[in-house]
Amino acid sequence: MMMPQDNETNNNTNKRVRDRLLDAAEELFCEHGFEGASIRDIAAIAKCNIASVNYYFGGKEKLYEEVWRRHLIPMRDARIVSVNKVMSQSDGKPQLEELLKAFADAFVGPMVDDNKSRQLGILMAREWIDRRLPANMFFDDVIRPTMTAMSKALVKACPGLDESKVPLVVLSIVGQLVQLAHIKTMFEQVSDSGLPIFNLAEAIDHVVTFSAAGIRAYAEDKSE
Amino acid sequence: MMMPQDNETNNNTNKRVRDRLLDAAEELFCEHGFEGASIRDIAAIAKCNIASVNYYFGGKEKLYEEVWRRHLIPMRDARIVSVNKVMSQSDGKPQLEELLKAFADAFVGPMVDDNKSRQLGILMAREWIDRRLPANMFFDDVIRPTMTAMSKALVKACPGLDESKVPLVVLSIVGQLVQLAHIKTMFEQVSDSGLPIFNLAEAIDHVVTFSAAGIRAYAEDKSE
DNA sequence: ATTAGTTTTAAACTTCCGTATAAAACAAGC
DNA sequence: GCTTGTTTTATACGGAAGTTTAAAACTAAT
Repeated sequence: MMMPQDNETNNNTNKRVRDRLLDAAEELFCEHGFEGASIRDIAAIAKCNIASVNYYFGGKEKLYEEVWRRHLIPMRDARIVSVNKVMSQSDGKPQLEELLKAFADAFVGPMVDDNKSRQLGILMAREWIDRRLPANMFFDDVIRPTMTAMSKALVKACPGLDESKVPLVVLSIVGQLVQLAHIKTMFEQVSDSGLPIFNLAEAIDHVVTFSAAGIRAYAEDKSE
Repeated sequence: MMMPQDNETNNNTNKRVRDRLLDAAEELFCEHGFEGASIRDIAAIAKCNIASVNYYFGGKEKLYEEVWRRHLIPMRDARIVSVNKVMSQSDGKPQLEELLKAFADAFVGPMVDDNKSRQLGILMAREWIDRRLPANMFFDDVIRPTMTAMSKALVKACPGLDESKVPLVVLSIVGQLVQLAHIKTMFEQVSDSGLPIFNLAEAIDHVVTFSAAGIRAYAEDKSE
C-alpha cells in the first residue's frame, strides 16, 4: 500500500526528496565511502527523515546503486563518444596524440571535480578496491566497454601495434589517469609536501606524450 | 600495574599472542579495510580474547599502525636499495630499462602476494584513499623517500631528461605499478571477464618497456 | 467534506562495534 | 607456599548504525 512511484516514467512532485537524497548520498559516498557515510548524515544534508531512504530506495545499498546508475552509463558513453568522434573526424586514422588526449579528457573529466563534493574518481577508486555494486555491474557496464572501444581505436590509430599488447597498453593509460585523481587529492591533503603545485591540465598532457611514446615503442618493436 | 612488556628489547614468551594478533590484523585489514575488519574477528583468527588488542596495543588504531610499521620501512628500504644497487653496479649511468625493472620488481613484489592474506597493495590503495595512519606518516616515510630516490636515479640514467617533468614521470610509473595490484585482484574477482589470463611478470616487463619509451620521449624532446 | 492514497515524521528495535572492568589464571622468585 | 607481577578471560557498557513501525501530515479526486 505504501509505495513510492519509482517508475522511470515519473515526473511528479515527489522527485524532490528522492533527488535531494541522491545528491546528498553522492556527496557523502564520494567523501567518506559507503561505510563512512551514514544514512543519518545523508538524510541530514538532504533535509529529510532518515526513513525516507528506505521509503524511496529500500535500503542503503540500493541508494548506493542508484547513485552509481546516474553516472556509470553517462561516464562510459562520454568516453566512447569522445573516442569515436576522433575516429570519425580523421577517417579512421587519427593521430595517436589526438586520440589519447580525447580519451584522457573524457576519462578524467567526470572523475576529478573541483567541486570536491562530486569526486567520482575517488568513489571509483573505492569501488575498485571493494565492490559494493552487485555482481559485475561496475566491470561490465563501464570498464569493459570503455577498454574495448579504446583498444579498437588504438590499433587503428597505430597500425603495427602488437595486438596482444593492447590490453596492457590500455591498462598503462588507465593506470596513469586513475592515479591523477589520487594525486590531486593527495596534494590537497599533504600540507608540507614540498612538492610543486599540481597542475591537472599539465599532468594530462604529460600522460598523452608519455603514453604515445610508449605505444610507438611497441609499433616499432614489431617492425624490427 | 597491568602493562604488557611492549619494549622493543623484549623477546619473552608473551610475543606469541602479540604476533598472532598482528598477523590476523594484517590479513583482515588487507581484505576488508580498517572499518571492515572488526576486533572480534581479528581476535577470533588470532585465537585470543578481544580484550588482548587493547592490552597489547591500546586500541584498534594503534594495532593498525603497528601492522604498517612492520612493513612500511622494509618496503621503502627494499625499493631504495634496489635502485641504489643498479646505480652502483653501473657506475652511476645505468641502463634505463635496468633501473625501471629493478624499481618495478621492488615496488610490486611486496604489494602483490599470491598468499592473498598479505596483499599490501590493496592495503596501500586503501590508505591512499582515506588516511588512517597518523599525520603524514604514510607519505613522509614511504612515498616521498621512494619517489626522491627514483627521481635522482632517473635523471642520472637518462641525461637530457627535463627535470621539471621528472615528478610526472615517476607518477606515471607508480600509477602503472599500483594499477597492477588492482588489476590482479580484478582478474581474480571478475569471473566471466573474457579477458586473457593476467601474467604479472609479463605486465611488469610491459611497464618497463612502455615507460622507458615514454621517458626517452622527453629526453629527445629537449634535444630538439 | 470525506475519502483514499501518498509522503513525512518521530521513535523504537536490533545488531554490531570498540572499549573498559574486574575477576580469574598463570608464572616466577623468595 | 605464599606473594607479586603478568596475562587471559568473561562480561558489561555506551554508542552508532541500518532498519522498521505506526501514526501523523499532506494531496487530490469525488
